[in-house]
Amino acid sequence: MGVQGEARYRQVAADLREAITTGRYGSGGRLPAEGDLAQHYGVSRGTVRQALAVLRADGMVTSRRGTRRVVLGAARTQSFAELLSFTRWARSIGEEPGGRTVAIEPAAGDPGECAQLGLEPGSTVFRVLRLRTLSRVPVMIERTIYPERIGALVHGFPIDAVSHTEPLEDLGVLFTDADHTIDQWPADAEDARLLGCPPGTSLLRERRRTTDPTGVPVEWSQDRYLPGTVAFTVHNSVATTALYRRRG
Amino acid sequence: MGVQGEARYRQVAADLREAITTGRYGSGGRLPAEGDLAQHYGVSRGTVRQALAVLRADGMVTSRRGTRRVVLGAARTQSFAELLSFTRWARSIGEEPGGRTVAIEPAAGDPGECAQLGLEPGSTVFRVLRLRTLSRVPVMIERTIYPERIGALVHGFPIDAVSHTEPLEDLGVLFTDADHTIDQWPADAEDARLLGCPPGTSLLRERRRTTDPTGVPVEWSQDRYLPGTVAFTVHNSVATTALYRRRG
DNA sequence: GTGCCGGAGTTGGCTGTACAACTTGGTCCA
DNA sequence: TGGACCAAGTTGTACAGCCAACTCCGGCAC
Repeated sequence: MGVQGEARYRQVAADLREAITTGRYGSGGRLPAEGDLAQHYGVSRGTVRQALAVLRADGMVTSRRGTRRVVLGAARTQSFAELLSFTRWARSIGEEPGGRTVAIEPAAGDPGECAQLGLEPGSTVFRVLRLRTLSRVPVMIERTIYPERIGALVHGFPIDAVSHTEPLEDLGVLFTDADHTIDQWPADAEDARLLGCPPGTSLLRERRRTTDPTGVPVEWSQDRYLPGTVAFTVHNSVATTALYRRRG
Repeated sequence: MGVQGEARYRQVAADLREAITTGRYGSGGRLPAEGDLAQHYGVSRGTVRQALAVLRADGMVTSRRGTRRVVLGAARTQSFAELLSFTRWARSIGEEPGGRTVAIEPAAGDPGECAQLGLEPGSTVFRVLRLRTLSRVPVMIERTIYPERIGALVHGFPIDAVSHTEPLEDLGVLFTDADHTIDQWPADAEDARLLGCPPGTSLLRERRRTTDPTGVPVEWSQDRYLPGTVAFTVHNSVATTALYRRRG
């Protein structure tokens, strides 16, 4: 049923997810009681609850005291890795990702950059500017600021490297948490030239700060997408909320 | 420490949240071990772990096997209610919300609308168009589709009712889960007239489908914000992902 | 100095139990 | 007919315990 070596509750969650996705329980239907599921999978009720918490967070099932869980439908959530990496995301939807490094250089970070990366003002950072494509069509401009430690590694990558995230992970850099802010921003002259749109065109902007498990920022990125190329979806519920709306 | 009658783990979570927000542990610092926290609060380790799971989902702390938890910083997450309701959100940031119903009418839903609300094609729905303001300045156009059952209630609300969500809740309508999709969309003639911007202006669009605990859709809303008025923030991690990026 | 190794400390995973809070459906009574 | 009430079923909360997997640091050998 599940992958050997993975936690039992993840195997159960994966099996339930597949059962829901293939419609075995039907959208709007009820899931079996936790006790029945526990017996069926040969695990304790606690383990089943752990599995169901995963599906709950993905928005696949509801849960309410006193009544059986309701199936909401197949979830549309991606793994953390697919969200972080344009390359992985593109591949997961069957597109051919591309990347071209336009500029990469060390510099003294401005106060805002250093604050985002948790560095002393004036610390050295690496500024990377890349043009990202899907099937060779430009869709996004990526401006990433790395702390010196990481940037030095990126500096060694080939100019036409498709992915930066993957080789960084191979080098032992861990990405575990990210904050994304989504709004829109007009294209500046550089954006316009690289994306092939008129200056001032409103672009969908995603700013992202990524940290490693010790809480140290490893990346501060600003991605600008051409209109109509991407949309972002978030699920939340009374049980778990990770979404925030603020004044722009 | 906490509110009487609330679950113990929520009280512990609230106390830890406050401790982190007020800087008692310092950003980047370490949390005490689960066992120590359990002893301090006089609860079992399981309860402490439940509390920490809440903070983990909010992006306030990391967690990794083998080492103590790291404090990431004060979270910026809002309650589900504040996300759902423009009115509640505005009040929570100290702004004065306003709403004016421009149009409300029953109609035969088109196939897309009925699909979103889980209704038979051609079922009766209520289309509501509202202009939302902050401190009397127009910032957003809200187009909401309600199923007949809910729409009939909304039809009775005053035209200048600030909130629709709150009176619906008072009438026993429960909102528990929502899927948000964020992208941009050009202002049509109506948007432009109401918001006072040129037609074709790129607006930040949030589409939202909300369901009750039994999985029945209660609302399908499309909100269009003037540029620069709002931004959306999402936190996710390897542990919990509720965010999705898709082709627009 | 450098690198290997081991042990203490810590979180992840799983089990089992017990009770509380809530939903639901049916029964009974006015 | 309608409403109050009860009982069964189900999830939420909490406790206690055990072991595995992992991190981290210090000691030790080279």
